[in-house]
Amino acid sequence: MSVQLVSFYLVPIANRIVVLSPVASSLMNLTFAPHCLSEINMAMFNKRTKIKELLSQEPKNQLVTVMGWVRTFRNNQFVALNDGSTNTNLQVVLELGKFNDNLLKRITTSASLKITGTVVPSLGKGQKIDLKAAVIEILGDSDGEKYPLQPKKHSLEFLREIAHLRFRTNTFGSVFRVRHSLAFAVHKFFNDKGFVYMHTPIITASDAEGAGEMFKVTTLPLDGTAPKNSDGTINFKEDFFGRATNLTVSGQLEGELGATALGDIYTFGPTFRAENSNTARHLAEFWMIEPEMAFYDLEDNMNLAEEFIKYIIKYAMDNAGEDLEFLKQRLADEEKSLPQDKRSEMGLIEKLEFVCNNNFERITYTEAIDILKESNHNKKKKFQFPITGWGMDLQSEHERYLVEKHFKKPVILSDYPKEIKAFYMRQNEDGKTVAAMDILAPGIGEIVGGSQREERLENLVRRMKEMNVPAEELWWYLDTRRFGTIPHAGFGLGFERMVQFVTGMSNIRDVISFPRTPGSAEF
RNA sequence: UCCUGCUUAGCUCAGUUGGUUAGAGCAUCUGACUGUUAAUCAGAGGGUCUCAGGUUCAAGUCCUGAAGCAGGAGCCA
Repeated sequence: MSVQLVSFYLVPIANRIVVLSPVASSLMNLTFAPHCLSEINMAMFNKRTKIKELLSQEPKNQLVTVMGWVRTFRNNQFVALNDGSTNTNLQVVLELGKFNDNLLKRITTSASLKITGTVVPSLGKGQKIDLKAAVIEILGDSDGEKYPLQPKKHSLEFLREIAHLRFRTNTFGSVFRVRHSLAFAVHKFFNDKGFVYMHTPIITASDAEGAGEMFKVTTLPLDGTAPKNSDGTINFKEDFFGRATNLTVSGQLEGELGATALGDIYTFGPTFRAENSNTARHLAEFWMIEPEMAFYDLEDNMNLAEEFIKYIIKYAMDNAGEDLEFLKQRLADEEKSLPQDKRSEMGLIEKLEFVCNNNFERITYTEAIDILKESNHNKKKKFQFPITGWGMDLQSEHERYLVEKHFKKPVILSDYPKEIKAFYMRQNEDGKTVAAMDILAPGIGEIVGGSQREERLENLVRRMKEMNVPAEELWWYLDTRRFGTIPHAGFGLGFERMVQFVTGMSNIRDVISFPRTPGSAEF
């Protein structure tokens, strides 16, 4: 750090000392502890040290400036300051009598402060270092009577109602730093493998992707005056895009266009579903990662997905370990109030290590049905939906049984009956199944859905007809099969579900900054 | 969307069989104390009992409806 000494003038005004400095364009309105003034130099004064970095330093009376928000102010003497770089607060010590009462009264929960002082060994037991304050500037006051967060445990439901402030809690600080680590790891993983990050459209004209209800995008008036066709339906030819458009539910079809030229691509962007889903694992707006690989078959696809999941978990453990440690403790505390049989068998970090160090179980749909049929659970008729036999769609309880009771680890299910899967999945030689694969994670359910794609034009067109998918509208998609078609595969991973799995948060609304769900889009 | 449950102070929650003026802890405010760790001690303020109807001499408590939230299910990632 370069140290630049600058001369300045001290002017006493009322009960304050105002600094006039040649490098500051305006008056700096500060309250000083007068004995320290000689140590202050202006270059450092404007340079902030992040608390995370400061906590790793040895206390050597070094002069630093920190900025952050007050978590608690104890004893008129100890400020626990947090700047979001870590959950660990910096203890700032205000020596008695050095600061006036007016200033002390304004140090309230969540007030923002700029503090310059010296780093000293702490006399207390809770921390290694203290910052002995020399200069305190209140950047922003916080009215204690109105500020809703208290230095105590709040319910996640309450914090969801004040989603704009919940970042200031330890739990959400950790969740969003872990989320960042995972997002960064996604890009690093694919970049290191030579994948191209592709931005697929958010507005799409295709409603044939078969992935659920869509949000309409239009500039036409909603008051009934929109242009109509002769049959009374809306004439979308006069709409902004000259056709009906929606928010995307998947970037896969466009992704395939990229993969069949660039080789390997991935998308990572927002996705929208207008379904009326009110569950702890559904959002109307969520982020999805969709890699698409040329010259991949189903097994290559599974290998990549498994490697990918392990990689990003490992990355988060290596780069957000402190936050995961905090979340592990939070989860353990949370589960203390649950009955024994509802608690997790492993702690959060133990679970993540287990996932990274063990192969995912790989079985076919047919094998899964056999396991379920033969299970004691089924024989004792404990499933709400009984196992009727091959061809049935698996219910949540069946998937959970396989993952949480039978195998006790992530499971890759493959080769599903074609009737229960999408039109673009490659038809197997048996004529009954398609080359699909789902990865099921304990506690979360389906985290990945993917397949080898049907590259044979005739098969694809036949399947589209059978499933009433309008082939004409998707002429551009079919062109990939007309001009140099290749075997290829890909998958979609719901990013928030991944964040849930890694952070141990049970509700998906608590791992996205501002959740959009039916009836809820505030903030 | 379906099933179940919940809604009392800023937050977390008590509130008996329907019966006087609805309570506690924390937070806030005031004061005291001062090496504290969600500081402590004393005091004060704070309520349309989610909303709209109904039953009753009397409703936080019983009934009907609505809204919001939670858990489970479906759709899915």
